[in-house]
Parts: sequence; structure tokens; C-alpha cells
Amino acid sequence: MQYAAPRGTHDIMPDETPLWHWLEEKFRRVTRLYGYQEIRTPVFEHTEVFARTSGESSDIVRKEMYTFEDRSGQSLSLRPEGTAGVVRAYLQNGLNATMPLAKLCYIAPNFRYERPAAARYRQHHQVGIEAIGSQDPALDAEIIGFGRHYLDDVGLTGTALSINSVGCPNCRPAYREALQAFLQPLLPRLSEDSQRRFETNPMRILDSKDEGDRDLTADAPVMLEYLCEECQDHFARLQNHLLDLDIEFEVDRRLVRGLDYYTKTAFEFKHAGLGAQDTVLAGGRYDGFVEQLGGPPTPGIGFGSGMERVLEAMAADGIRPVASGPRPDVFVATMGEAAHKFGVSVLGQLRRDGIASEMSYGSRSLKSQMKQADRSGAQLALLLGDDELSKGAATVRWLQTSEQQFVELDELPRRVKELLDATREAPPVSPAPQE
RNA sequence: GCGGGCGUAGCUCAGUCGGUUAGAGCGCCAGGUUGUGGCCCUGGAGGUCGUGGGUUCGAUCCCCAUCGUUCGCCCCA
Repeated sequence: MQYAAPRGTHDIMPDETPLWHWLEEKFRRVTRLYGYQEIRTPVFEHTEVFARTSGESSDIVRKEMYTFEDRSGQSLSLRPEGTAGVVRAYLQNGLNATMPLAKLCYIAPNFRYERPAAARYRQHHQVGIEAIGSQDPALDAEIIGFGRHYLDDVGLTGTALSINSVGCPNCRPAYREALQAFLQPLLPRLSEDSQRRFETNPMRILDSKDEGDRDLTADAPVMLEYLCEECQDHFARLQNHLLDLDIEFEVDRRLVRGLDYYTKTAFEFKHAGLGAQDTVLAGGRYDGFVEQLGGPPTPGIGFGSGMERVLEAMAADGIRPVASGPRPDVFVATMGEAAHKFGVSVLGQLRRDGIASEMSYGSRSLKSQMKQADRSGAQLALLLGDDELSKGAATVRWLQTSEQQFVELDELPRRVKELLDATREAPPVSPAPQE
């Protein structure tokens, strides 16, 4: 093999795109129900945009960004996550002045230079939403409810929702101190990874997968005990809204987020069939974010959901909603050069009449063309040969029943449409995609 | 970035205790029907056995490196 796609990237081939379209449509439908409008931002931004907001210490900024200089020497980076670019666009286009609450959604690729693993890629695709401009916990509930709705529609009803509050700049510093005070004496006994986290992100230690760490930190202070009044109230009201909405959740006191910008609400939907990369949709509130990008103090909240992960979770659950891509209505088969030439113009006419049509190129036997017609999934085959040409007609063959008839050429579009309509009213026994 | 598994046809995989022409099923193409698809039969194309180096009379097989992939860790969607 001469060339392969770069490590951690993958091609989405024609036999898979129908499934991607299906998933995108599931998402778009929910965006309409909840009133989120699509935004499309550049695939790269000034590196500052991400460095500023994700936190200089986060792994994403430290070692996972695709950063490069353009010809003028400015530093640009491929988007590693969705929120930063959206907020940048929000400010640049003055939505803060024109939309009291901006409800935005996107479907876009993200890029991270990390070691590929199951359901983790260097280029992956996320659907996501952001709501910028309100601190109301009802909005947190809407965002989480959106996530639940989307996953349910996709068929992943078994995903478990965890929520937590990670506090705010008022209460987190005190908690961080208390946590570090607790961890200090344990430090030598913690895993290597956690020793490193002690400085960079001590809250992550609570989330460690190391069993020894888990035991040692069983009685560690948790953020919930240190929440300021405002954060406490916010978290309580969120839970009430979720209960009112019949959304099942569990409070995970150790749930944290990797990016520095999160405040208050953090949440994750996990799927059991995925192995180590089991988070299928995750997000949280980021009330200090807009300010960090130079805007006025503006609260915001959103989530991202990895499409590759959702598709793998679907596969693990045996959800296979789409059988195949679009099929032509009509397949034109010809015999002889004159008929082939004529077939080309018939094909063009059918298409102008709105009938999806194909034909065979190169000189293939009729048998081979019929085989192609069969595999194309077309309902009708149109046969053109010397007989038809001399009579000014075409043979129209209904592929399911093998019935066929001569049709005058000027009758053709009308007759073909009639036959196709009849088929649609009484759908044949083809394996219908399950909804 | 760290540790382990795997890499044989388009796909799923067999195989060689190191030995000459590397196999199957599916798929693809053609013929069996010089104007008719699905089933069946017959035939065909398609492989530098991931790549590079080493050991050997001889390597797809053993060793090393490298690339890719996969599982776990870090981190994350």
C-alpha cells in the first residue's frame, strides 16, 4: 500500500455515510425541538483562543494541539474542542449585544494529537450545543435534557447520567486548599500519575482509576461540601428540574472536568459497552469563559458528543438503523451502439423529470447490465435495443416481479412515474430500515 | 508520552515445526442463455504474506527496527 490515511484518522466510506447522515439528522431534529441554531466556525483558530480558555496546564493545550505557523509567522491551531471557537464567533459577531440568550449547535471535526485507541481518534467528529447568556439552572436542565433526548432518539437508552458541581472561582480555591492539605501526607503513597496531578489538577486525583488511589482518597473532602451558597443553590435547583423532567441521574461527587473553564454544573453520559473511552456525551457550565476571551461577564453552558463513540456504542448495542444509501428508481440497459447513444438522452430526460436514474457505461452484455440493475436497487429497468428503437418505444421491466411492457417514448416519463408511485404506495418486501 | 497483543487477496480468516507454483469463503469480472437480473454451475483477475534490515544455502514463518492497528494507562468526545 502506497499511502494510508495519517495515524488516528479514518475515511468514512460510501457504505457508512448513510449511517452518519442518519445520526446527524437525529441530532438536527432535536436541535429544532429545543431551538438551537447551527453555527459553523473555522477549523483552525489563533492558538491563543484555545490556550487562553482551556487552561495552560490542561493536557489539551500542553501536548495535544495541532499547532502550526502560517507563512506570516502567526501561530494557529486546529480546533481541539468546540466551545472556544463558538464563543469567539459569538463575541466577534456581536451576538452578546443582539441575542440575550444565544442557543447554538454544531457538527464538526475536532483534532487532538494523542495516541489513538478504541473510539479515540486524532480527527474525530462531535455534535455539540452551547447556550450563552443565562445562569438559570433551568437552562442547565435543558442542556442535559437535550443530551438525554438525543441519546434516547439514537437508541442508546442505557447510557447513565452523572452530574456534579465543580464550584466557581469563589469557592473552588478554598476547596483546592483543603484537598491539597488532605493529600499532602498521602503523597508518597499515591500513584505516580496522581503525584503529578497534585500540582496540576488535584481534583483529578479523586477521579483516578488506580485502586490504591481510590482507597487512600476514600475520605477525601469533595467539592460539594465546599460549595458557596450560590453554587449550592444552583446545584439543588438543577436537581429539582431534572426530577421534574423525569431525567434519571446520579450525583457523582468525584466527577471532574479536564478543562479549566468549567464552573458549577459538570455532567457526563457513559455507555457500558465501550471500554476505557466510555464517555459518549459530556459538558458543563463555563461562566467565566466569555470574559477570558475579552467579552463582558456572560454565563454559558454546553456539551459535546463524539460521533464515533456514539456509533460504536450503537454497534455494541446492536442498533443498525440504516441498511443502505440512496437507490435509483430506474436503471437503463441498452443493446448496441445506437441504443446506447439513445439511452444517454433517455437517461438525461428521466433525470430532468425528477426520476433518479442510472445506466451502465462501457459495452457490457445485457446480462451484466441486468445484474447491475438488480444490485443498484432500482425498481424499474428500462431496456433499449433494436426492437425498441424501431418501434419508438422502451421495454419497462418491473424488477421485483419480472413483468414488463412496451411503453411509447413520449409516454415514458408519465408511465414510469405511475409505476413508481404504485410501488411506493404498496412498498415491496425489501428490508425496510428500522426506525 | 508509557506498557502488552496483532499485521497473509477488496473483506473475514486458514497456513507454513524455516524449503520450490501461499489457500478458503464472501465480494468483483466473465461464460453457461449471440435480448433479460436474483438461484445454480464453470472459469478468471486480484497477494513485493505491512515496510526496512539481520540470521540462514534458503525467511511469509526466527531476530531487530519502523509504520499501522488494537487493549490498558495518561487524557478525553
